[in-house]
Amino acid sequence: MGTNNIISREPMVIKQIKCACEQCDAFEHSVFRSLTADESRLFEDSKICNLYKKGQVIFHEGNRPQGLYCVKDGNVKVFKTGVDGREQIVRMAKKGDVLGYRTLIGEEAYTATAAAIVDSQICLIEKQVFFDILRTNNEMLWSFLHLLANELRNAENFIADLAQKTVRERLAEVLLLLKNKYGCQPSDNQTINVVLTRDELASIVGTATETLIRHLSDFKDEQVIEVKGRKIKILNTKKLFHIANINL
DNA sequence: GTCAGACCGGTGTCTCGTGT
DNA sequence: ACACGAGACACCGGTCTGAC
Repeated sequence: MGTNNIISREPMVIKQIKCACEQCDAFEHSVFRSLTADESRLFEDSKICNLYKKGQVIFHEGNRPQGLYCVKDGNVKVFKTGVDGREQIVRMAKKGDVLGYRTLIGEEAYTATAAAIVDSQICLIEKQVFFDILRTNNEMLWSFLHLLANELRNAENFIADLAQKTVRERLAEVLLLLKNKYGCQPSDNQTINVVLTRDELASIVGTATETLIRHLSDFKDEQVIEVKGRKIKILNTKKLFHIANINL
């Protein structure tokens, strides 16, 4: 079902809003936290903050990058489309995360497509301003190097997992990763704080939707998780680590 | 309010690979 | 050759959403 998601082909932007980096909730935890007041001003003058509806595409695979995207609010999936039309989610981005910096630095076209999975606010920072600041701000440069290293490590792990782990093991690992990245709802400290369709979850795990549903049912039967609609509550984290073959 | 179409989650059945 | 498990294809029924 990965092929029939509501993905608008054109990156039609609904609304532009005005926002200041220093007043942004995501600023303190982002790679831009080392920006000086002058640099922040440069950023603000050059950037555009857009509102994207759920399903709307932020950038398309194959297009040339116009600048750097920063998630001010919301959640974004980055995916590649295979020859059979099926999508494979290669990365998830949340508030404070940046998108498209690798292609920008590498001076290449986007190697994947990014789309909002919930209504999201995304800032676009002008390419030249980003490069200018990267050349003068060593701390920010290091933050981006650190980010690149992390992404490379995650990609290596993902390739190894795809080759060596079963769907059951990968699903357990993905649930733990989602819990780690998005946290849990404060009400019970168990329900993962991100809502994904079965399609999207299957696309992260790298399997078909029905296989994913079967394994989710197995986890429910084993009382490892509880499922309410699209919300997943982790009941037994230790067992999930065991299933995922991750040593604590 | 009704209806059609799209979307979504779930199930039955089949294929394929692997171990014995 | 056979059994078994993993995973995919095809299909069904429920829900949502937008047009009228």
